[in-house]
Amino acid sequence: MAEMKKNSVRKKYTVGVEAALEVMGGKWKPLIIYHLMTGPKRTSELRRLVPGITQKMLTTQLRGLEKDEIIARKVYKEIPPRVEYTLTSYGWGLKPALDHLCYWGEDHLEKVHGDKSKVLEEFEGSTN
Amino acid sequence: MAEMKKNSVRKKYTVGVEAALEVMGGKWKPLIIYHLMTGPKRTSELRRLVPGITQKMLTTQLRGLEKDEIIARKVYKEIPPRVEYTLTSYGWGLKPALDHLCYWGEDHLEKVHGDKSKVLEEFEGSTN
DNA sequence: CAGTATCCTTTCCGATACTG
DNA sequence: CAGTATCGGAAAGGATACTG
Repeated sequence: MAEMKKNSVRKKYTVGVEAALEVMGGKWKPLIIYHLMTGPKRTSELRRLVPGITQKMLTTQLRGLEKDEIIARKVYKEIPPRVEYTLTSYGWGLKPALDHLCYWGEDHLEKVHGDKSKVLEEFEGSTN
Repeated sequence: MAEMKKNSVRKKYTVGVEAALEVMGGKWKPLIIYHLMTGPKRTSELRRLVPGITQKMLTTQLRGLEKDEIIARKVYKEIPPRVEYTLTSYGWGLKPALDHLCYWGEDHLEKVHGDKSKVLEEFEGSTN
């Protein structure tokens, strides 16, 4: 394994980034993860918290995150049904990466728009 | 601007992440950025370094990165034509975020596959 | 060599209707 | 309430041919 290192160092870097992006990249996953960072949420809460997402997309993304053990899904056998999602400790490990992305992205928005509050307003106003 | 903070903190976070992902996310951009971190490259070099990418995709991604001022494009008026791409200092600002993603992604691969060399082999062997 | 244009396939994703 | 199934449009992306 050691003897391939010289050749695979550059690959390791990008493979790592790509693996991470598969897990937490995309349009919805960062938002979902973020909301779970503020505490466990049930399905209907997430649907409200993530504006514009459809039931289908929400389920799809949650299944993906669950498969990668970023989140845990807990089903309460009640009527009506009740499902709660929580970040796993493994999922919390994404926080530093997300923080850096956020930090850079904020700077970027400021650079691009000069005034980032405008962008925020647009975002908050998105009714979809 | 301060008085909107309580309401926009959670938004800012995700808007930042999403802005960053738009700029450096996706299938090809991290790889391209990474290779430019090892020095300026001309088009044909990048095409070789990024296995599986088509001319079209390479151009598209490079244009996107150039637009966001992550990279700079320098054209030498020679025959045959010669174009060189370099990371801007702004683009270098992505390094910490990419490093974190890489770090987490590596851990993730190890966790998922136990032995990550297998994944690397698969990646290196991708001929497309 | 670098880039553009065209065509065509695949994937993503929203809308809707339905089940336990 | 939570989730599944199906359909169709839109967008991403690959193959190929072509231009300066």
